[in-house]
Amino acid sequence: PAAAASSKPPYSFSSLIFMAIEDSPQKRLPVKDIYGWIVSNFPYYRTATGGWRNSVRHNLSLSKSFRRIQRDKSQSVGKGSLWCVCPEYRLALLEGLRKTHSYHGSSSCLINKPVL
DNA sequence: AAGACTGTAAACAACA
DNA sequence: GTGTTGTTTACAGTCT
Repeated sequence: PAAAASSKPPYSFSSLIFMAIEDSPQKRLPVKDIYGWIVSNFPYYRTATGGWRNSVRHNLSLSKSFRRIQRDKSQSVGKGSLWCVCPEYRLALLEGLRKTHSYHGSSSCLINKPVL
């Protein structure tokens, strides 16, 4: 049913950020691409009003799970830093995802992607 | 009951 | 100058 207006995904911003980064080839993304991944995978945020981007940034800065790393300075393209998942918190994030969404069998779920 | 986690808003500096 | 990036404080609700 395409008529189903996309409601707010049940994922926390931490989870969304985590999934976005894990889904990236080099496990690191600039904020802009984190936005993009979220919008691409959760249409709700395509039209979502309000400061969800603010929340994403807030979460990146606040959470110990994510670390800001300097962009390759020989590549002057792109602004801002790259964000990655702290290895020591990765399992906890993964576990958090599985815990909150432990409904078994939904193979269409994003977290079941071979991202590990 | 208390602390962690979550979501939202907002002020602000640094930057390109 | 403007929009983006990043940090920070504050407040309320939820979960453990």
